[in-house]
Amino acid sequence: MIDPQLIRNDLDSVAKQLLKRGFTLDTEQLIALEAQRKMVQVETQALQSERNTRSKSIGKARASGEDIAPLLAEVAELGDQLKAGEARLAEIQFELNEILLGVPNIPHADVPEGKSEDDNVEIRRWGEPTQFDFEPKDHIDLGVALGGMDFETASKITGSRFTVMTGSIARLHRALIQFMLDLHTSEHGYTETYVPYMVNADSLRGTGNLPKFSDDLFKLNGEQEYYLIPTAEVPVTNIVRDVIIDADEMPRKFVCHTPCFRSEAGSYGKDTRGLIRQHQFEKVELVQIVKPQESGAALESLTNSAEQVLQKLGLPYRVVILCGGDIGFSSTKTYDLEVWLPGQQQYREISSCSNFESFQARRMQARWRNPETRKPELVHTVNGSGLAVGRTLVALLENYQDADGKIHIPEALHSYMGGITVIE
RNA sequence: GGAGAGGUGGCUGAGUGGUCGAAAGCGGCGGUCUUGAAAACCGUUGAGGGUUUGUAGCCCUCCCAGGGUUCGAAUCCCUGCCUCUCCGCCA
Repeated sequence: MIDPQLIRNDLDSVAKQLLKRGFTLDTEQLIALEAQRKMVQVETQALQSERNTRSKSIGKARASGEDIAPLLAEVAELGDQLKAGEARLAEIQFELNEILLGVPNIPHADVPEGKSEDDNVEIRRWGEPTQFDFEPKDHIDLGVALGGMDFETASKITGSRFTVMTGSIARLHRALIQFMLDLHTSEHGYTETYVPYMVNADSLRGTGNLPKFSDDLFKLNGEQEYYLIPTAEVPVTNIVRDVIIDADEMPRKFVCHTPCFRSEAGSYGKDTRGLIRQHQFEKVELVQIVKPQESGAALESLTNSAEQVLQKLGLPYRVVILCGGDIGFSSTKTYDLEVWLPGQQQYREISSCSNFESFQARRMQARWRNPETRKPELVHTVNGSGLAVGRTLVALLENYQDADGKIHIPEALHSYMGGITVIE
């Protein structure tokens, strides 16, 4: 949620900045509602004050043995007025809140103009697209031929957009998870974290997935209103919901591997084959909770940590900054890492690293105590994938294949593969 | 699943209808003392919001959450959630 003070004091500027991402803010509606809010709130609080004063004097009168009947008569109507005012105020505030919860974050000045992913801007490249002296296969052909990837069985067990993996491919998939966790904990200073894979609606509101994006989520049908997590970002970031963090405990850096569940509603026909877009996939997520002035640097550092995974695996990639039209709802600024996929002859997203500034923190009431002001202030949150495991597996298979369809495991993973260096 | 106990400020914990936003202790901050530190002593110390040019003043709300009773609720009633103990079951 953006700062309601900005809405009140700087509405036109906010509206203008939101246009960059193609979002039109209904300023007239907000101005009208805000005027009502002010009027009703001032009235209601005056009534509350009146009631408090009178109740106190009734208490005093009774204590000194006076007759309180006339005093009670005086306040007879106050209660009804007050209730009406409180109810009206609650309505207005609810309405305002619903609107504000639906307003996306203000894009950072660095974010380029643009309407779609075609307008994203490449920042840098690492490595060159892998060259082959044969026609490279895609991961589906490779995985199926090696007998380690089975989409048909998965669709029997569950349905489309699931996978069964077996043998060395399954092991490689697990090895990637271990490798990423070890790298981020031992070299990048992140704390390994284990969290629930089901979350409540408050947590999803905190990160910005609700109320707007319920279509993307799997909701459980049990007695509790629980959802399967779409990313570890949700449970991990909510660790600090309703918490005031000591300054000397900042920054907090979490790395967390979880499965992720996404309904992928609205993506019919997109990436229907293979591992690229599944209802269930594994991801290693990096989350940082930082002081406001440090979030810009934290995004760079976190992005770099994610890049390290690709570099150590020898996978060519590029970094793009998302344009206004493509950036996520809660983010002020996002870098995507795109890995080269020989099977598709293109770069595909494998990590998305974002700075949310105080947007999630405000929804979550996640704060730190600023030693300078001695007051609790909102933290900034930064996160990114480090990396999406399924897509990393795809990239490995496709980039490390040979003419015989064997997969040569990069050295960084050897210690995790129990002596296997080639999958055949 | 059955039985019981309980949820109060950063923490421990008192408060069972009326100047209670809340005793006390710990912790934090400031000070005295000290070469410095510790100890001791003194002072101070919750959050959110409204109004406002205002970190000034004034006001409102908040004692798990949501309802209710009352002139008045941390305190009484109802519902939900969570925690703990015992029993049962169980990876």
